[in-house]
Amino acid sequence: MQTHLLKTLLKISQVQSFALAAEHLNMTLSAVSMQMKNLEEQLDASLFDRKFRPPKLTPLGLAVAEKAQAVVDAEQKLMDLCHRTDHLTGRYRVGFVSTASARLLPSFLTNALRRAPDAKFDFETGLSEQLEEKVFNGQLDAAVITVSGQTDDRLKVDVLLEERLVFAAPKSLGPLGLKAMMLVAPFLHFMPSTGIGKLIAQEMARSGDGMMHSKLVLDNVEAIMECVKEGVGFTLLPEPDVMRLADNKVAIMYPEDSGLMRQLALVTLPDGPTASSTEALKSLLFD
Amino acid sequence: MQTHLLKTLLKISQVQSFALAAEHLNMTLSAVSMQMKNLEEQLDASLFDRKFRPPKLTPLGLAVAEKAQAVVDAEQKLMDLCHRTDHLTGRYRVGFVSTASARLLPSFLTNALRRAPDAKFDFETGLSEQLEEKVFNGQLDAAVITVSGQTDDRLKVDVLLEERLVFAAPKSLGPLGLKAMMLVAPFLHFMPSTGIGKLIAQEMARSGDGMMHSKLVLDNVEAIMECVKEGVGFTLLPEPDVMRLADNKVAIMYPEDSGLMRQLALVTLPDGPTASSTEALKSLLFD
DNA sequence: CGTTATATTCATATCAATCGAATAAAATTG
DNA sequence: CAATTTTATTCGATTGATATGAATATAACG
Repeated sequence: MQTHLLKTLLKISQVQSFALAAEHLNMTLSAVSMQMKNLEEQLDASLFDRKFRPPKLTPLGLAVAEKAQAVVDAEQKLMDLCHRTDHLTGRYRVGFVSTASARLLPSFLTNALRRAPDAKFDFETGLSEQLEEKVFNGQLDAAVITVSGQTDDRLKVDVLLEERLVFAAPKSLGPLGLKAMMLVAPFLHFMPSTGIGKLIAQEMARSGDGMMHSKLVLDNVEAIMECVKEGVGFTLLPEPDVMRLADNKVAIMYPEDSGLMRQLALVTLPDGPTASSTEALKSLLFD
Repeated sequence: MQTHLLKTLLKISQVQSFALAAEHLNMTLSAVSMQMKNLEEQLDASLFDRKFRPPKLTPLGLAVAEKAQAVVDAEQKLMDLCHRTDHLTGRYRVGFVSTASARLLPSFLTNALRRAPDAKFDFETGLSEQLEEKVFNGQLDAAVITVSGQTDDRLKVDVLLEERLVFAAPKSLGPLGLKAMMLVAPFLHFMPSTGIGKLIAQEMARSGDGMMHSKLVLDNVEAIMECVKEGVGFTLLPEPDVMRLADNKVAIMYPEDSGLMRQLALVTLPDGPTASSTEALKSLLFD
C-alpha cells in the first residue's frame, strides 16, 4: 500500500471535498478520485457514500481515516530518524524576507520542532538588504533573502528555490493583452526598493516601455492581491504567492520572458560562529 | 512512500540476506536490490553497509527497520478494520485435511485472532472423506478438503485455491527422464485412499502404465520428502508442499499434463446452523 | 427544472517497477 | 593468494501503474 493514498484520504476528511483536497495537494480532481477508488478497491471497502456530493465519509471511512493518521505518523517518525539534525543545539537567529516568510516559515517551524528539538530559534522578517547586513554584522546567524546579484562576496549564498514571476489581473481585464492593459489599468507595484521589487521594476521597464497608465506602490503581497480581486489593477508577483492568494476572479498571465525568476537563498557568514550549522539549517527549510 | 519497501526491509532484517528475502517475498533478487536502493534514496540515508556481503544493516538502518515495523503494524490495523468479521462469534469446529493443515492453519489462526476476536475455534485434521462426513452430520461446522469430484450434492463447496502436482526426486536421479526413473527407483505414494492420493494414483496410472519399479505407501508428506532427500525414491505431491520441504538435494520435475491440479475447498452445510458464517470463515483463510 | 458545482470515466502520455542477463564484488575454498 | 562460489548490482526491455485533460454523469441549489 502506498501512503500517499492515505494522505489524500486524510486531506479529504479535513476539507470535506475531493476538489479542495486536490488543490491542496497540487493535483487534479480526477487523480484524487482515482486514488480513492483505488484505495477502496485495495481495502475492499466503501469509504465514501457517493449518494452525496461531495461524497461523505462512511462510518468505516471515518475509522479508516483515523488509522490512516496513525500510519502516516509512524511514517513521519521513520523519516525524522533519517533527517534528524540532533547536533543543532543552542539558539539561532534567523531572518526571513517578508515576501517569503508566509510560505517558508511554517514548514521551517514544524521541521525544526521535530528534527532539531534541542535548538531554539528567534525569527525576524525584513527586507533582503537589511537582513544581509545583519547577517554580516553577526546580528543574525542566517537569513532567507531574494537574490539580487549584488550580495557581498564575503557572505555564503545557498540558493534554495526559484520562483517564476507571473502577472495577476482581474478577469474583467483578462481579454486585453498585457500591453493594452498597461494603458488602461494601474500597475500594483511591490516596493521597488526591495530585492524582489527591483526584479519587478526591471521587467516592467523592459516590457512596459514607460507607457504605463499609472503605478501604485504597496508593501504587502496580500493587500496587492486583494486589490487585484477587487478589480483595482494588475500586478507582477511570484507565482506561488499569486496561486496561494488568487481566486476565480483573478486571471494569470505569463511574461514573455518566461525565464523571469526570483531566487530565494539562504545567506550565512562562512567563517561565523554558526558556520558549521549552515547545512543543517538549510535542510530544515525543505520537505 | 510505499509500504512494500518497508516490508522487504523488514524481511531482509529478519533473514539477513537480500537473496533469501527475495525468495520469501516471491520476487527476484534484483527487484529487492532496486527496492532498497529506492528506499535509501527516498530517505536520503544509507541503510546498508555494502562493504559486507550480504550487506549489513547500519545502525540507522536498524533503527529505521524498527520504525518500519510500527508503520506496517499501523497499516495492518487499518486493513483489519475493513476485513473485520465481528459478527463471527461463538464456537466453531473446523476440519483441515492433513495435507493442507501445515500451510493453511497458521494463517487461519492469526487472521482469526485479529479479525474475529470474539470467536473460538476447535480444530481437527483428517482425511477429506471423513471430514466431509462430519460436516454432513453436523459434527463440524466447516472443513477444508481436497476436491475429489464425488462430494455429496447437499454440501456447499467453495474452492479456495488450486495447487499444481509436481514430481520431486533426488538430484542423483534427476538426469534420468521420468519414465526411466520409474523403472529403477521406488515411487513414494501418498495414501491412495485419500482425496489427493486418488489424484496421484490416477496420474501415475496414466503416465506410469504399470511398469513401475516398486511402490511405497506413506501417510505423511514430510516423511515422504525426507525419504526423497535421502535418495530413497521419487514422489508426486502438491507444489507448495514440495517447495516448502525441498532442499538442494531435490530435483523438481513437472508432469506432462501440466494442468494436473489439486483443488482445496471449504465445505459447509448450506442449511446448517452456521451457514450464515460461511463467507466470514472463508475470508479468514486468505491474506 | 435548468444551472452550477462536483465527481467519475475514458483515452493518452509519462513514469516507475519488475524481470532476466550480464557484470561486479565479497566470501570461501583449496 | 588464486580460483571458485555466493551474493548483490547494473542494464536494457517490457510491463504495469498513475496523472492528466476532456467528456460525461450526478447531486445540489436556486
